[in-house]
Amino acid sequence: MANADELGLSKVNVASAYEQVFRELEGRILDGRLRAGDQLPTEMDLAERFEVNRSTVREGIRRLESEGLVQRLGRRRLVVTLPRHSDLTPRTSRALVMHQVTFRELWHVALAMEPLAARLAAFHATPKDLEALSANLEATAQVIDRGESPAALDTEFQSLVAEAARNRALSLSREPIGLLLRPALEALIPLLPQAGPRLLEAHREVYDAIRVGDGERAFEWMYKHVIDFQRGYELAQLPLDEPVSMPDAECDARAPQRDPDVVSASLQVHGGGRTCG
Amino acid sequence: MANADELGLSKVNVASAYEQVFRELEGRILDGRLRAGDQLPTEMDLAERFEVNRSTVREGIRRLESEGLVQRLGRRRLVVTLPRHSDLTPRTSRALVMHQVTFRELWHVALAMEPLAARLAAFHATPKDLEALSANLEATAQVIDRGESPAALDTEFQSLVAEAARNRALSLSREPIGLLLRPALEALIPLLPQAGPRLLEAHREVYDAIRVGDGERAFEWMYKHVIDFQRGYELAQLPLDEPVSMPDAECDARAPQRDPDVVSASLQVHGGGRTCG
DNA sequence: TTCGACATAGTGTCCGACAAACGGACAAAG
DNA sequence: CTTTGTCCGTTTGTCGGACACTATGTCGAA
Repeated sequence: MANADELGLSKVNVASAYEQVFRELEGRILDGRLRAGDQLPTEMDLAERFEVNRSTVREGIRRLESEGLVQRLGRRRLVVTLPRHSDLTPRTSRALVMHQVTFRELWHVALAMEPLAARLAAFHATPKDLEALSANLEATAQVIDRGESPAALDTEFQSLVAEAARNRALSLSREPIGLLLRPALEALIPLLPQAGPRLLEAHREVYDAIRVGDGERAFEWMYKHVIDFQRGYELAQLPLDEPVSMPDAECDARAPQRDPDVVSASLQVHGGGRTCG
Repeated sequence: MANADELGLSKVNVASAYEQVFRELEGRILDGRLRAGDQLPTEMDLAERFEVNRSTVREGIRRLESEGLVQRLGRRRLVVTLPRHSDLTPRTSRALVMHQVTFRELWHVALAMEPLAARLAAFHATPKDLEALSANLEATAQVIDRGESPAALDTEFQSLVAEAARNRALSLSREPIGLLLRPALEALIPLLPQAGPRLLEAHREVYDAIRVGDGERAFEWMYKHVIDFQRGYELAQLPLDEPVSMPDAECDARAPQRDPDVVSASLQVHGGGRTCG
C-alpha cells in the first residue's frame, strides 16, 4: 500500500449548503451579474431557486451581510452594496487589538502612511476637502482653547487628509491604524500641556501646504507631526511596546446611511461632518 | 400627558435578535471572558441561555464565523479564534476591487509600505525568516531560469519580508495591496524580458541587506524595486490609472490549519511554505 | 384628488423534526 | 498492542410549517 503522505490527499471539500448559497451570491456580485444597487430576490425566491430551505438561505445571507456586500434598507429587500469603511475598519481594528499590536507597531505604519497621504492630498484636494479641513482646524482650535482633548479631532483631521488624497487603498489601509492610535493620543494629551498647541500648529501647516499644493511641505509637516507624537509619548513615559486597546466610543460602528443612493455611496463613512455626535 | 420629546427617548433598540446574539458573543470575546481556544457552548445551550430559538442563534453564529472570531474544527463545536490574515485580506481586497482601485493607487501605498517593511525586517528578522527568504530566492531563480513568471514568488517575497518585520499592523495593511498588485506584475513580466533578472537582483540585495542587518540598504533596494515596478509598467505601456482585477487563483482562501493549537495561531497564513500548490 | 383603511408581501422569529456526522467507548481481529 | 468494525449519545445541518409584525400598494370614501 502506498504511503498516505505520498498521495496528494487534502481535506475533501464539504461545503455546507448555506456556504454554497453565500458563495453563489458572492460570485454573482463579484462578476458583475449582480451590481451595486440591484435588489436581491426575496428569501423565499432564493430558497426555491437554490432548492434549499429558507432558513438555509438566511444563514448564507447573514454572511453576505456581514461582509458588507449587501445591505438592508429598512427591514425590506436586500440591496447589493459596495463595502464601506464602516464594514471593514472595525474588523481590522479588532483583529489588531486581539493580536495585541503595540503602539510602536502602529506608529511605524502611521509614519509611512500619514505623510504620504498629506503629499497626495496636496495634489488632489478639492475645495470641498479644504473646507472640511478648515472646519476641522477651527473646531480643534476651539477645543484646545477650552482645554479639552483634541484627540478625536486629530483622528478626523488625518482621515480628512487621507480622504483628500483620493487614494482608496491608502484610506482603507490607514483607517484602522488611525482609529487605534486615537486612545494613545487621548492618553497623551492631558500629560503634556504643550501637545495641544503643537498639534494645532502642525495641522495648520499641513493644511496650508495642501491648500497651496505644496506636496513636499505637506509631507514634511505631517512627518514632523507623527514624529512629534512618538516623542510626546516617550516624554510622557507612556509604554511604547504595550498593546493598545480599542477606542471605547464605537460611534461610527453603524453609520446611518445619509446617502439614499447606495450605488454612489463612497468608501468613506463620514459624509463631511464630525466623526461622532 | 408629557410631551414625547421631553422624555429622553432615543431610538428604541431595533437590533434584531440574531444581531444581539452576535453582539453578545462578540462582546464576550473582546473583553476576554471568552478567550482564543475556548469552546463555545452548543447551539441549543446558547439558545436556552439567550432565550431565543436555535435558528436565531445560528444566524448570529454565521456572523461571528464570517468575522473570523470563531472557527469550526471539523463540523464540530465552535472554537474562539484570533482573526487571521486569510479572514481579513480577501475582504479588503474585494472591497478595493469593487471600488475599482487603480494600479497607481495601490502602487503609491506599496511604495510607502514595502521599503518600511524591508527596513524593519533588517532589525527583526530571525534565522527562520532568512531561511524562508533564501528558499524563496532560490525558487525565484529557478522559475526565471525556466522562463516562467516569478509573479507569485515576488508576492511571496514581499509577504515574507513583511512577516520578518514583526509588525502586524504593517503585515495586515500591506497584504491586500500586495495581493492585488500580483496580477499587474503577472501582466508585466512577459512584456519585459529584463524584468525577471532585475527583480531577482533586487530581491537578492534586499535579502542580503536584511541578513546583515543593514536597514537603510534594505530600504533603498526595496524602494528601488518598487519604483522599478512602476517604471516597467509604464514602459510596457500598461494602464496606470485603470482598475485592477482580482487575482484568479484564490489558492489561500481557506488555508488548512496546519497548527492544531488555535490559540497560538499567528496572524499570518502561510506557515513557511509556498503560497500555493 | 386626497386621505385613510384594508389587503399583501416579505422579513424576523419560533417550533418541532430528522438524517448525517462526530466523539468516544468498546469489542473483535490482526 | 495496534488496528479495525460497531454501537450510541450528542450536536450540527437542513427541513417544513407557522405566526406576528411591518412596509407597500390598492381601493374606496370624503
